[in-house]
Amino acid sequence: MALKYSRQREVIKENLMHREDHPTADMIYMDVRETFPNISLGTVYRNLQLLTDIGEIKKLNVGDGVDHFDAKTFPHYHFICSECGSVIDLQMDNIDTIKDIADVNFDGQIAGHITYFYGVCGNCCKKGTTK
Amino acid sequence: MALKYSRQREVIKENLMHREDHPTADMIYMDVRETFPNISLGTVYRNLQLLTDIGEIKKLNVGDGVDHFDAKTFPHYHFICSECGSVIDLQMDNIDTIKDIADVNFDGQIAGHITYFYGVCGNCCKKGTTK
DNA sequence: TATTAAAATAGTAATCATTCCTATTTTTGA
DNA sequence: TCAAAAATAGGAATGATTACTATTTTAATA
Repeated sequence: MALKYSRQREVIKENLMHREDHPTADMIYMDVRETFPNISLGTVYRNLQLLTDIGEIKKLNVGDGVDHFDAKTFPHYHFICSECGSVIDLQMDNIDTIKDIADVNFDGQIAGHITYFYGVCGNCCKKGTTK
Repeated sequence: MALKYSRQREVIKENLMHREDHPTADMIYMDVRETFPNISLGTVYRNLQLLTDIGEIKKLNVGDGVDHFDAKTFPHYHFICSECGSVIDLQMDNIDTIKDIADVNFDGQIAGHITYFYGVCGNCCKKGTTK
């Protein structure tokens, strides 16, 4: 299972690194296809999974039933707008306190946690969308 | 869209209320079918969605690609064991502090948050499973 | 109690994201 | 240059969930 270079994988990772919108596999596929017309959707999925496995990217479950991906692997949180569905990065200082709170009264080992904040994003607040 | 009683819906909710394992739609289907042999899987899905919409139950995204359900609607967190996949309730006192931490430097409105803790549960710790 | 419109159901087909399969192509070390 | 391992494209298969439809159930009213 030695890793071998592939242009497709490089293009996929480059694409993910240069965008801020936490795209799905299909969104990356659409984008990458413009420079790599014959790339297969399966290849996109396989490489996203591979990159996730070796820790170079992160997979997100934002609750819409589709996997999203993030090239930012350092600890940070995500905010999901319930109006427009966009996923926004949240920088937080006390990122460890959450785990500390939970450690009480639990006999297992807590390795980490995933937190998603939800609400209405700045853009949608301005628009005053009340569908 | 006035709600009408249905025995199926009652049985589904009863089943969910009397178990601790945060089951999937299919797990509930299997169980309910013993007392309701002709119930359809679609009916289970539809009622779980309906009960979620009216706030009587909660839908969980634990990251395994399948929706799980929880009859406990009061604020609490969940722990997901990465060994056995079981979902365990976590009672926490300072459940509001997390939101307060995030409110800084964000121009949208944070309505709430969902946190999943992961690690190895008490049972799997004892077994010393290191697959 | 009989009538009836709205809601719910069972059963099945359809959808959609994701994974699997296979013959062919690429990579890379010797 | 050669060959084995890895990766790919393209398409088929899977699995969870939703949609469709004819029939049944509920519940309000006469």
